[in-house]
Amino acid sequence: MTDNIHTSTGSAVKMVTECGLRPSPQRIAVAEYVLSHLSHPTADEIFTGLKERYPTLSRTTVYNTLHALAAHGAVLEVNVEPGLTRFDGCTEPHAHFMCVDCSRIFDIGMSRMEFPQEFDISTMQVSLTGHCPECRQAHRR
Amino acid sequence: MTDNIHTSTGSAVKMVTECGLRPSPQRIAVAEYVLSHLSHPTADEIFTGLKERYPTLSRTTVYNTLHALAAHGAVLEVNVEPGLTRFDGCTEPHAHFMCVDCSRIFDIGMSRMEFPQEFDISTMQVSLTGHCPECRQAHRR
DNA sequence: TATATTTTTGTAATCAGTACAAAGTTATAA
DNA sequence: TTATAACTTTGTACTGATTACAAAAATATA
Repeated sequence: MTDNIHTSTGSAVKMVTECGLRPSPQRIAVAEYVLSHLSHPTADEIFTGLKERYPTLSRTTVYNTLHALAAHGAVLEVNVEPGLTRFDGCTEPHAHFMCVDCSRIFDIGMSRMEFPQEFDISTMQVSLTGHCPECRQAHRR
Repeated sequence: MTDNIHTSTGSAVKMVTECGLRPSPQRIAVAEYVLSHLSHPTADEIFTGLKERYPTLSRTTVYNTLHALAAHGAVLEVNVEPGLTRFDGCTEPHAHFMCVDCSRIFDIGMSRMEFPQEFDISTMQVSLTGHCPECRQAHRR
């Protein structure tokens, strides 16, 4: 759960290039931020966090980069809070637990759906995306 | 998955009163809509759907009612699509599958996490809310 | 170097959702 | 009843996240 501040730039560059994007400083910075801050930041938190070191950075670039990374599955969009998209650099299958008091979002492993007992779960939502039977057939998948 | 147009008004009234709300025509209409349209409508879709029959209905009333119902667990907020809250009158534990082609959202049972094979699952997100260990201890829960 | 391509930036626009106060309803008390 | 209080609805204005878009900047190619 602790953010790893010392993620190597290498993996960020790799992530960007593997998504078919040129490894520009801004894109590397965004990828690096997401990889090193596993606290599920919003696009705006990422923007603010990078603004000091990259004063000319624009919000649009952050959004564009995040969407491109998410489209390639390199980063996950987390929709726990209504109306707010958060981003997760950890792409291993896991659940997100949001505390209704402090609003923090915790990662929780979910092997065999046995959730840790310390967490007092009141609501649960499983969201899947993919191709439905009709669309699957339409595309002969 | 087919919407049941003929949901009795009775259960809608019951739902509203059980949430501690006065059963006003507007509130009953919203509850009835959610119960009879299990296609995960947005607040705006509910508003538009009811506007014809209730011409003076305001969006704010729809939002207020939905939030009150959701706060009491009578209705579920579904956050599959980023930036858009949908509502679900079915409160049985189940998963939501969104087709990336047609954008429809399907209900999927999840007993023992065995999802139906017809659906071609590409991403999965489990979201839980509740009280984290710290907040739990702070409130001696 | 000149030119084409890509990327970034900044502003304006959009859109879901919220705040809030006035107007309308319903309930309660005299 | 009538007056008064409590609640509900409405409509408008506002907020805040996200998107659209075109100009400017950077990078690659000829």
